[in-house]
Amino acid sequence: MKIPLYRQIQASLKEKITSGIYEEGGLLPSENDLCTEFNATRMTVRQALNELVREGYITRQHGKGSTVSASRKSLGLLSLKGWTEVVVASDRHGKTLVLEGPMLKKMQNPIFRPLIDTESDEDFIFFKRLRLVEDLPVMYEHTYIPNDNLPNFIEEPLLEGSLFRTLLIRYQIDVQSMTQEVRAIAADKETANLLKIKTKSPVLHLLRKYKTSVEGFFLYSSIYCNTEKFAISSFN
Amino acid sequence: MKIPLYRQIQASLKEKITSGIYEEGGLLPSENDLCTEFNATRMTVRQALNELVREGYITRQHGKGSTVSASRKSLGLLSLKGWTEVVVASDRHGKTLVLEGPMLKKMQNPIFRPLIDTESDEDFIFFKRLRLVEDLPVMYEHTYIPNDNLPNFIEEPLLEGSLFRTLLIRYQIDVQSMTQEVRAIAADKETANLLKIKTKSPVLHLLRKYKTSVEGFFLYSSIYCNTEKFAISSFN
DNA sequence: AAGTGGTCTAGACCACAGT
DNA sequence: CTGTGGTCTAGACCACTTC
Repeated sequence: MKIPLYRQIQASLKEKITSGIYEEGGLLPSENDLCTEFNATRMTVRQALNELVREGYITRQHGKGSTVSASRKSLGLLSLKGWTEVVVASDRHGKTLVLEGPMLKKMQNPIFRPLIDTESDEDFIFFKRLRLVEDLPVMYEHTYIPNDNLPNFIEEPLLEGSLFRTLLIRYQIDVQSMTQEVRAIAADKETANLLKIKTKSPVLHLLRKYKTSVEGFFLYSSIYCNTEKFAISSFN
Repeated sequence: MKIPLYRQIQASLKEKITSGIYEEGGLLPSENDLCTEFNATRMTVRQALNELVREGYITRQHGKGSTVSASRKSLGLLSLKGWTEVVVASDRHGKTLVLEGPMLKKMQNPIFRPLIDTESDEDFIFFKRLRLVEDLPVMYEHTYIPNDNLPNFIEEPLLEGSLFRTLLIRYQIDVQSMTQEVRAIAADKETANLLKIKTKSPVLHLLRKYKTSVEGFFLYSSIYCNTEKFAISSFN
């Protein structure tokens, strides 16, 4: 039992939230109930709950209880804020078109170099995806995943079309945080075509490195965003 | 004694960090030392320390201790990542030119409307500032601050040129977090001139709402960034 | 009044860092 | 080895929300 108890509680609750056993907007069991369920004390349960607050899965209110966050966790960043209304972007909402991949590919793209420490000549699992909100293309994304410890990844389709959920359920890999560089650039021809904007229009470029629950295992994404109708918003 | 003990400990340590009593890169007293100093138990002290970690003031290592974060807290977001080297942007580094203000002004700019709930016809304290890194203009910023509870703000110069530090020291207002919307837009003439780029070049536009330790008191900024040489990077 | 989360105590054992 | 932070227990009292 090397994994701390509060981490186990945290993971268990997270799984029940993402799988829908605990519904959005609903209440979690009270701290005392969780204490008996996991045979732990309140301080331990509270540590787990506080981690879930920090990760954006739940909110808490004093005399009330722990509420499952609506629109699920935003991964610490990134949600799309709409013109007048709020549209939440996640692998579950909107549409995602896989334009290329998954396939094995070397990472020839030098823009990731500053983010990567060691790995160089390895093969990566590669995706090209286009994400739409309300049928408007808003994100064009290239994803690179180190081809380690992911047996049969390319052969099997993604669970519910979600990469993160696939990693969590099939490989017990939890994407926990990320760092990113943000720039404004002029869209090249391919990007402009896909995002249905004029070439050289300003687009947001996000260069991302995702940290996972597996030590040393990171995901990389290069994302081009059309922000004419939707802005990227972030918190904290 | 309505303020929780761990908040008092947190505030005390924060003050000693920002004022330089605990030096950057140095070690804080151990948890047990803090226990005796504040007459509290380890759980209480740890709660204060964990808050400081969350706010970016310190980092902690297992067998070692609590280290005061170098280059001070990054406010959860925003640091400028350079060409080859890392440059940290804060009110202490780089240069900041005040182009206009502080002055009283109504907020006529409608772009903030989505961020503001109630306030409408009030006067705001207004700034126009240009920030340079390595003598290159990289950020052009408009700041609006509600003119409540800030006696003599306009009359007195900023402490060490830092708005946040001034709010903290003179008014005990701590800027704790923010939300922002990020877009890529084409620079207008004024912005392009100030940032020394061509008109219609892609620039990053950040619309920010800062949350403070005072309930209901927020700061607002509209920022245009030249990301040709420096990218905005964010964490988590 | 009952149930909830917020704070706090006074211990304990462990794993990691530096000597 | 000592000292540090990481985890955990078994209680306690309080403030808030709901009924």
